[in-house]
Amino acid sequence: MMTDLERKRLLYKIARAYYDDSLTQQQIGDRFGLSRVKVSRLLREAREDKVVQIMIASPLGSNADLERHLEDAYELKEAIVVTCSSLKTGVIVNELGRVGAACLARCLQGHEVVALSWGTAVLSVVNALPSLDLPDVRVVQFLGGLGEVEAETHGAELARRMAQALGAKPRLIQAPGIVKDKVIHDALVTDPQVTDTLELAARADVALVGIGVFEPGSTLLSSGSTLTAAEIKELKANGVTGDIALQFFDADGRKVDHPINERIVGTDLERIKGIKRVIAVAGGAEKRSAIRAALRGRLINVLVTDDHTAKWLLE
Amino acid sequence: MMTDLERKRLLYKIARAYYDDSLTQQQIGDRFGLSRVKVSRLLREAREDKVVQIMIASPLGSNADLERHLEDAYELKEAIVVTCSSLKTGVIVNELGRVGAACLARCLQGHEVVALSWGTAVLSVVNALPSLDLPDVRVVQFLGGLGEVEAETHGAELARRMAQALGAKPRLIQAPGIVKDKVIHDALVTDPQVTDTLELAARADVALVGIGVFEPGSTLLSSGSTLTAAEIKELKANGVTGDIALQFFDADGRKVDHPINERIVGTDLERIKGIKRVIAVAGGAEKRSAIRAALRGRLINVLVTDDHTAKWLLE
DNA sequence: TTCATTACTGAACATATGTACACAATGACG
DNA sequence: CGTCATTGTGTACATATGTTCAGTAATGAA
Repeated sequence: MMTDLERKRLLYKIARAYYDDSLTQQQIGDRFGLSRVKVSRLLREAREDKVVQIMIASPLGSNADLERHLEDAYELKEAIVVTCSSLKTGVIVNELGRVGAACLARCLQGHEVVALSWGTAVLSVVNALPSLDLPDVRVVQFLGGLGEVEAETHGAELARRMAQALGAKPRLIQAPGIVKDKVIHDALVTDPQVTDTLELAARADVALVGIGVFEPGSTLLSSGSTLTAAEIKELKANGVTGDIALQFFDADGRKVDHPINERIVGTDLERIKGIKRVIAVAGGAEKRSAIRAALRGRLINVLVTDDHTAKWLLE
Repeated sequence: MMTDLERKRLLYKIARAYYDDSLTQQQIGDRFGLSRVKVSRLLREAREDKVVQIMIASPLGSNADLERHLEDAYELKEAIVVTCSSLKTGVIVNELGRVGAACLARCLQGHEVVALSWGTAVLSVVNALPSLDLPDVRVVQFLGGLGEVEAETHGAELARRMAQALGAKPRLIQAPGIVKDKVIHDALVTDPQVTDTLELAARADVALVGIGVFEPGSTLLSSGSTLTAAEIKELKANGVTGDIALQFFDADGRKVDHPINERIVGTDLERIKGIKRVIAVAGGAEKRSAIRAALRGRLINVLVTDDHTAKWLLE
């Protein structure tokens, strides 16, 4: 009753009217004597039959493909791949910080709780943050302070500065990140100031984290830290590939059980995983395996990294 | 605060998520940390900036361009241009009938009033009509019968056959289309059977008409008709270029006032113009000027014609 | 400094769109 | 000649979308 050509012709006309002339389906129906529902179905058919083709131009100089593949491969909400001008860790971290900051700022609307870990990657994001005025936003530490108290990579300092940049309220943890033994840990955890803050962090809307590794140059090792060489060796022997906010995980991103966990004043990995938007900023060859582990374990859902690392993560 | 490349990248991602992955704007918002409204605006921006391009493939072998230009030039709801295999009037009319029938059938839903004129073009549509079952549709004549009563181009016969094909109810006008003088006309018009039917025709949802000309071969002239050669000559002298259902119009499609109008038992041109969907089926070189006149006067809003005529109408 | 202008925002609303459903028509197959 | 699956239909509804609006920040001119 309707030849193939006639049908195609109709599909063409309707598609044209809809997409080019932006008529509503109702208007198209009135015009061609069809019910609105039929127009809807014909439009679907036109898309399916490729009478309508929608092309999306990937911006030049972006790594759109890499990003998309990463998103698909690791179920990320978003991957941002930056083409870095150098392979030096310092340069990479700096450039990642810029886009990480934009990515973080983009999703702040005014009433969020933002949790953060510590480290150079987080620092570079904080440094690149635009100054905003979000008085109802709260910036919370994921874990107690680490590193030299005066250093700018110190957790409390980072949280304070981020809050300042955002015009937001900081919520600090007045305790170290690692304590000597379980007794001290348990004592600290009875302090409502500490527990309330950790509770708030666990319920954060957005998290900004780095990914830690036990490699020679890492901040954790060089920060005159409370973690001894022996302890680190033992953690590695237990399969620890990396950490996020001192929550240690293996090559598949699974939490590694170890007594040292009982000395960490911080937010449990499972609770971090439950946060809607966990933005990890990490790049450079040293971190590859740890990043892959975090991705495999679905510990994060937004990754900001460099192009070399991205390629490696996909091979 | 957001570089141009970052913005483009965002547009790309959002466009991709929307058009390729068919996420809703809400889902995209949740994923990228944006409000739904913002996603809506970014998508618009992506279309405007040609990050998203929508291409519609015109079916091969169709005259999509011609049709579109006709629609634009004459404010048509639809133009259908058929590439005819011959220039012979008979062949053209036949092929137009096929697509005209599809076009008519397409817009019948079940409760319409369909009005029709007469002539070979209308006949060929009626012949090509699929058989349907639309008991609540009514088929009404625009004007009294014309031509030999037994001939299949006769108005009443056409209406009857169309009604039969559609499984619909015919509503015939038991009177001639042209009468001898105004007295007879006025007498007929007091007959409620006639006036009610004409009233119904004027309120039709869809109309199917041919376009008449006073050329040597035309049906009107050769039908041993009630219109004398002298009358025709006079009409032409008055600027009549063509007719639709015996409503005469000039080269601009304006009604031509002439005493002969008072002898026509039919529906006034203005009322025909008011019908939502007036489908004209007409082609061939002889009818060019008349078709153009009807188009100029916006007397019809759907035109089914051949490619040669279409080109001529656009030059 | 002040003030006007502009650009952005999300909430609330009005529209537009997709889809589940019931129902009718068709055609294949026993 | 049923009867079963298939196809196609519009209605009614749930959802998705675009847009107006009022409020607020950013910008720039006086």
